Amino acid sequence: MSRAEQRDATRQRIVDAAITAFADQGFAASSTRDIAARAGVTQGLVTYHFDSKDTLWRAAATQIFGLLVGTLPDRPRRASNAERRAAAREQIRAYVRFAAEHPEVFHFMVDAGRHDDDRMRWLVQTCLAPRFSEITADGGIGSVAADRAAAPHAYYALLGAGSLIFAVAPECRELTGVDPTRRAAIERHADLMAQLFVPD
Amino acid sequence: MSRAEQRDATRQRIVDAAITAFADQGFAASSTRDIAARAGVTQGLVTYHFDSKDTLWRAAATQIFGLLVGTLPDRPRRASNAERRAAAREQIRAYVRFAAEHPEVFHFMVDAGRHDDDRMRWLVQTCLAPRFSEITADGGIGSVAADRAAAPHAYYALLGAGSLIFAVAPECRELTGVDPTRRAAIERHADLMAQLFVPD
DNA sequence: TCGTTGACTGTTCATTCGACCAGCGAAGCA
DNA sequence: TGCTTCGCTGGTCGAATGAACAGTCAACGA
Repeated sequence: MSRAEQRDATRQRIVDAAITAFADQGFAASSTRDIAARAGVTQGLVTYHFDSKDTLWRAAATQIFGLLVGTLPDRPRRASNAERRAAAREQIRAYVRFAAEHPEVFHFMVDAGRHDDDRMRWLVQTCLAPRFSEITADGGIGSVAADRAAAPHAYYALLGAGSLIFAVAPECRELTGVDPTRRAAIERHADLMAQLFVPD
Repeated sequence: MSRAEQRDATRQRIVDAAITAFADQGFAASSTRDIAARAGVTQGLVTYHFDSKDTLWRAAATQIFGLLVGTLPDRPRRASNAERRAAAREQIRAYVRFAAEHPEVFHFMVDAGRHDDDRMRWLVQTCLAPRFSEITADGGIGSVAADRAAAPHAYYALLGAGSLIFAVAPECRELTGVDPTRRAAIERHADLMAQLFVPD
């Protein structure tokens, strides 16, 4: 393996470990030593590749939010009302499956979104704003929001309803006996979400 | 003030500060020194009244989840279908208002619920299990869950959809321009939630 | 082939963490 | 009034933190 390939592979291992750690314990409670151990490297190497813990967090956020792009199916450009409703349902199902496979996204959002600081503003401008305008456009969940002013409420209702059960999977298992990581449970949640947000 | 009163008042100030701190930064990232500073006492006093950080967290969780009790209106015992639907709507509205006023509950749940450890199990058995069986009973959001097996999914959809926007209020302001702490926004979210979970 | 670059290691630094403890002084009791 | 209790302070402990550093050695370019 060339030096450049080795460098990229190592950086990738660190970012992957960082995503898991930050999602698991939040930014402040994650240590660069723990991340290094998960990636199988030394702690000094983490600050070598990513100057600071903050820079590493941005790299991790960029990667995990980037996964969302391309996962959601395109909404039809010109279609009948019925077709648009069917497409909206399929978008919602796709999002639920994504949230089940990557609960990290939800944890990054909640961890950063509750503080009015630089990391929150960076996340909004870099990762969230481009998605938000598309999700709330007509044909997405625009069918849920009765008027334009309700779009932010529909957006957070959709994200929260679709993600929480997977974000607190251990609690869900203990409280309800349902393991939300099982495929049957994921599909059941997708069914409920589609029916909730795009009723017959 | 008597010695007992002074003791209780001090303990209460510490618990209040702990709720804010734990909700703000999670358990691991909160320090007993920061909590002590918020409460206006010394750090040593925190471990004096509450033997450990873990004990303090349990006291804080007991208080904040206890607030939820008595906040939700009772569901009618014997009522017509229309009355039960109206009651379910009012329960949902009440929960949204509570989530807006106390986003700490959501943060406690997400912070503890993602790890399979003692704190999660304690939270489930002490604070969540009693509520869960009542919320998912007929007349609550039972109208949402088509069958018994869908109840856990409806439960987490309701909590997530009703809480997230308030839990990430700074992000919501930055992303959408909507301030979810304003009364008008709270009522708008309550409207959407009632319509979503108990449609016409 | 030889000098240079750069990925990586191991150590060190000041700071902060939860927990512990000796001592103080006013409230409460006899 | 004198003694005891106990809420509370201030300091200290080892452990863990993010960052910085000099040193090492193989990959690379001239």
